[in-house]
Amino acid sequence: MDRRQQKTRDAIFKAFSKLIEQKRYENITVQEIIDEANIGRSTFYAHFETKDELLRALCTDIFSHVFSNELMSEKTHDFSGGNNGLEAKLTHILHHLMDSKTNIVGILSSHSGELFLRYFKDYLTEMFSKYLNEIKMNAPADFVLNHLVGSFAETVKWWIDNKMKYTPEETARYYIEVSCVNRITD
Amino acid sequence: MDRRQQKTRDAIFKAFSKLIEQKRYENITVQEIIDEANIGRSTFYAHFETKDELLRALCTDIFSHVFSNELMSEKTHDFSGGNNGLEAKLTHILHHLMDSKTNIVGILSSHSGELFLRYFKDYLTEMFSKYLNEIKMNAPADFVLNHLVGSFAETVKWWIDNKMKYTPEETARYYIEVSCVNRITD
DNA sequence: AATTTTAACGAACTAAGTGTTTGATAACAT
DNA sequence: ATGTTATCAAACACTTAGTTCGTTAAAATT
Repeated sequence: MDRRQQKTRDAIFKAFSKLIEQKRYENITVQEIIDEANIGRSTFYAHFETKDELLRALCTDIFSHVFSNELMSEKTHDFSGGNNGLEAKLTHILHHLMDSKTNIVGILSSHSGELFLRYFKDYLTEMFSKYLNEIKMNAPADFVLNHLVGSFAETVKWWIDNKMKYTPEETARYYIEVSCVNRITD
Repeated sequence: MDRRQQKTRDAIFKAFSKLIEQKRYENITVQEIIDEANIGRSTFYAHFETKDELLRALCTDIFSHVFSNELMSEKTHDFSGGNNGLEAKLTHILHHLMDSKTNIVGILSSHSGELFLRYFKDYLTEMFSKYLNEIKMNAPADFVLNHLVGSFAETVKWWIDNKMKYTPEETARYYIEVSCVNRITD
């Protein structure tokens, strides 16, 4: 990739991230991004067709870090405790959100969350689905999977909105406790 | 209320509901609403300051029907089964969504869902909170409440996105089954 | 080092939408 | 019958999105 392209792309990402901390996605204009990134108008449109596509690209960038290959690897057959069990993975995700350089929290808590959450849920779905065949409930598997993913995403949003008043460890434990996966392991 | 006002308000609501079935909220312009409702531009702004306020008003209208006084009344101390237990209430809500004249489904499944869902969750929170003190989990009450509300809202969205392939009765039962309230009543 | 390719620039432009103001008209309430 | 008020159309100022194009400069290629 051309060095100039890379520099421009970085500048746009950086400007966009900064802006998204300050105001909600909907109210950010392309003009503001351009000014903040200090690039030409036509340059922006040479990189991204729309603002939505920019957000999409940023999400992809971010999540490829949060959901590492290790995290997405096959489960180690335990839900709670353990080194690489579900609870540990969830804890890892929460830590990552808390510590991340790019302001994931700002994005997630912003109104732009919808698009962002869609990507988040896609990754979560992939992760949770590996645990699915061990969960025997009187409910269809697709229902259970959606419930697990949806409620964890809601939990994360709530956790962030409440200034992360519980630690990642606590939050993950509460989730496991309340979630239906809890009922198989006792 | 002036008959003219009422007529105009109805026309706007009707036009807006029709449009929201066809396209996502973000892409609906005030101009389109005006054209569809066949009213003057200044008339629209005499009624609603912004498009968001229009959506808010519509939501309030709709939910005051879905969440009837009876539904919000004190719980009758059973979670499942029963005439007025939690499961029955959830079933009632799902039925209402399915049968409603105004296209609630279109609104909920649309991208405009965020604002809409906020209102939905507010009502749900009020309803669920009445059951809360009976749920003893190793997790804080506010965490549990958010989990119940969030996961039910997610369930409804999923149910709609999947063309309501399960009946309201089934869906409510699955929810109770997977949810943590299930663990107190057996 | 010379040449070719390509990214960035800026300025101007079209198109579309937002929200406001105005004075006239007609429906409504008293 | 009189006063009030909702609606209307038309024009207005303003903002934003996205495109176009000729120019400049940086990068890749030879």
